[in-house]
Amino acid sequence: MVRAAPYDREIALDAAMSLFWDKGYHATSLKDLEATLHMKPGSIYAAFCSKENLYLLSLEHYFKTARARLRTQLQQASSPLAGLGEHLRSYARLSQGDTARQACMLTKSLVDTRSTDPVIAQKTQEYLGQIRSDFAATFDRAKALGELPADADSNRLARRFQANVTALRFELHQGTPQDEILNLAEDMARELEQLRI
Amino acid sequence: MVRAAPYDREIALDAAMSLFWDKGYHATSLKDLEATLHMKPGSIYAAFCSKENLYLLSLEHYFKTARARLRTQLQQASSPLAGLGEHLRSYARLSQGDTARQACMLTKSLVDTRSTDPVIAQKTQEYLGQIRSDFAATFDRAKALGELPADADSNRLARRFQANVTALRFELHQGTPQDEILNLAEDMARELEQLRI
DNA sequence: GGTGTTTTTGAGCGATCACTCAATGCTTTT
DNA sequence: AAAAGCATTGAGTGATCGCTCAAAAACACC
Repeated sequence: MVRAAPYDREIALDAAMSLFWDKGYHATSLKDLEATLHMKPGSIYAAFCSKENLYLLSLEHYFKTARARLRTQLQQASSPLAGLGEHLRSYARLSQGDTARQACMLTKSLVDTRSTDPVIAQKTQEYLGQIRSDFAATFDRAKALGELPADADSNRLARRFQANVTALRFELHQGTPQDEILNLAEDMARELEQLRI
Repeated sequence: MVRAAPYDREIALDAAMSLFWDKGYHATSLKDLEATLHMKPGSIYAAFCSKENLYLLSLEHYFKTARARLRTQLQQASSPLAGLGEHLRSYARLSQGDTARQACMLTKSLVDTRSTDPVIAQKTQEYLGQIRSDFAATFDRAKALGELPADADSNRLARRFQANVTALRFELHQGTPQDEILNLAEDMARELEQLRI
């Protein structure tokens, strides 16, 4: 059977992403991928070249999805700062079974590969940097709208904000009780909203 | 040659810890351990039973060292809150070559093993919990000394503080530029010190 | 329905994995 | 200095790793 290529490829990539996200690069074997993608080794290699390349494609897929979700969230908010606050609180509202209820895949990826796979590590840092620059742009918009003082340091705020998101999602990963997650997200969101003029 | 057992064992454990800390559980092979510990496979297994057990011992060694360092730091400070602030800033001052200039081993361990090795994951969470309870006890002392309001929620503050430490150390892991690390640590420390009555 | 092209298959490749154990030292006891 | 007691050795275990490729199956076109 010839696959309707782009469609099935997207499906397979999404499944690979979930598996890699959950188990990490080193702990995921080709056997695992064969079972999850419902593909034999030959097909996997015909379609994705290597385990490393499949991981890179999965990471890109994760990044694009995450960034799109973030941008939508920010656009729908009543203001830049409100959007960022809502972003934090939305993690705390993730339902128990949600696959996103764990650490950011980029965080996990960097921890997993920084000292063993420079190619993956570098791409991961690139993606983290791009998301951070989205945060910085949002702080810039807040300044332009008079929501933040004109002398606020957007890059510094973005770094701080990203650190908060990373930490919050690591708590999800840990399985911290829901009420403590809500408190933590609330603390972070309040701190952010106190910057408002 | 018969080893002076407890001494050499400590040396070996420290070397194993460094290696596991750097590469992670799954990416570290027995070959790597043989080279780092200067021991042949037979000796390693005679001394440590299994790779998993050696990892657990390394993790315990890390925990004990880290906890001791933290307690000394807190004792030497002029007040509980000052000690916690100093703890944050001390990470930012770590020299470029320092092996500690990366993510906390407990953080990395949980990311690496949560969905592949329940035994390790559980121990890791236990250690993280114990460190958090040290933080909570410090906030309690701050309350007793009148440094914090009597109705402050020590556990909530401890969770927030630990999240900050995790995030700050992840930035070290990422190789974020020194000046940005200093800013981030400063932001976190100031936020903490603003709790002071 | 025959032909040419493309895709899928899965047994099996060499390398490496975590790990074992009979043989070999070294040290202590006598 | 011989014997007994242990820690150390490293070649070798079966299993699994990421990956290949010749054969088979499924398709498109005429």
